[in-house]
Amino acid sequence: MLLQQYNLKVTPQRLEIVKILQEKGHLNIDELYTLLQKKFPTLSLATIYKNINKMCENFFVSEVKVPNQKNVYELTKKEHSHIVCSQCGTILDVDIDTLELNHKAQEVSHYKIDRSSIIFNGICPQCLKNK
Amino acid sequence: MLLQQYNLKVTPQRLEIVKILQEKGHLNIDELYTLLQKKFPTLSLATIYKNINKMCENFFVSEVKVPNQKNVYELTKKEHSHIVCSQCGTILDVDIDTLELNHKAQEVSHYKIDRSSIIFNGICPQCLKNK
DNA sequence: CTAAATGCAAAGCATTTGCAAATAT
DNA sequence: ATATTTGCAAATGCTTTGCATTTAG
Repeated sequence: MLLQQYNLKVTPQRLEIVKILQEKGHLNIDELYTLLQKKFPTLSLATIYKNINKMCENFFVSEVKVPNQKNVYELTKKEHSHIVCSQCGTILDVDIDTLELNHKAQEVSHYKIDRSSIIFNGICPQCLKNK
Repeated sequence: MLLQQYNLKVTPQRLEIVKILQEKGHLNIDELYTLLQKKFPTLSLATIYKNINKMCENFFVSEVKVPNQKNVYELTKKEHSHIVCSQCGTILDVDIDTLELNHKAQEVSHYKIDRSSIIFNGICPQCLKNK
């Protein structure tokens, strides 16, 4: 199982967290809590915090900081960017090659750049229709 | 004065906030508080929060969300990106043209993209030297 | 003169911690 | 068998609110 490879013991609660993240993609703590409670009515917020923190430390999960929203969490995958709908808040993954971009930033800044995270801001097709 | 154009009354405290932001570029709430107290020993954290919040609402100041750091604030200027040193935390502004990038994201996603914020992660020249 | 800003204390949330019991390996 | 995880309650920490006083326009 995936979890073990990240030094995380496999518990029912964690399995459910993984399942939810797989299905929904990006969730904040409260959304996770609400969904998890359906299956584990006694599950406490503290457990979620402990788990998500540990999963982030171990790079099994990644935190995404979105403007004007609570932080959301996703299963760590191949580097990618995010598009946020400023209307409805939906977050979409998108594959954008950032190599060239990183190079440019490196030239300009003389920093040694190894990663970049991009958040695009726009309006999703659904919200565009509803206007 | 700048502040008035953003519907912000000019107070000594605010002037000092502006001055500090101009000089230091990016600061979190606590750093601002520490610096402001030098000039205004009675100044309260609540005042800073109120001011920064108002300044953000009025787009006079912008919030920057940095991975693994507290949010920092800067005077709103022409769109630009940020480079964060993963060693010492220093944040640098950098001018990167994002037009092409936004186009690409728009094509891939079918969102109507109007802005993007990029955070580069790397090591600053200073920290590179100290190795 | 009026509306807004300041500073204090208190309130409100979000997150973390400590600990006993339960669980995974 | 041991170390980790869970869930609860309590503690901490960060941010906001209410209110009386002061200040800006």
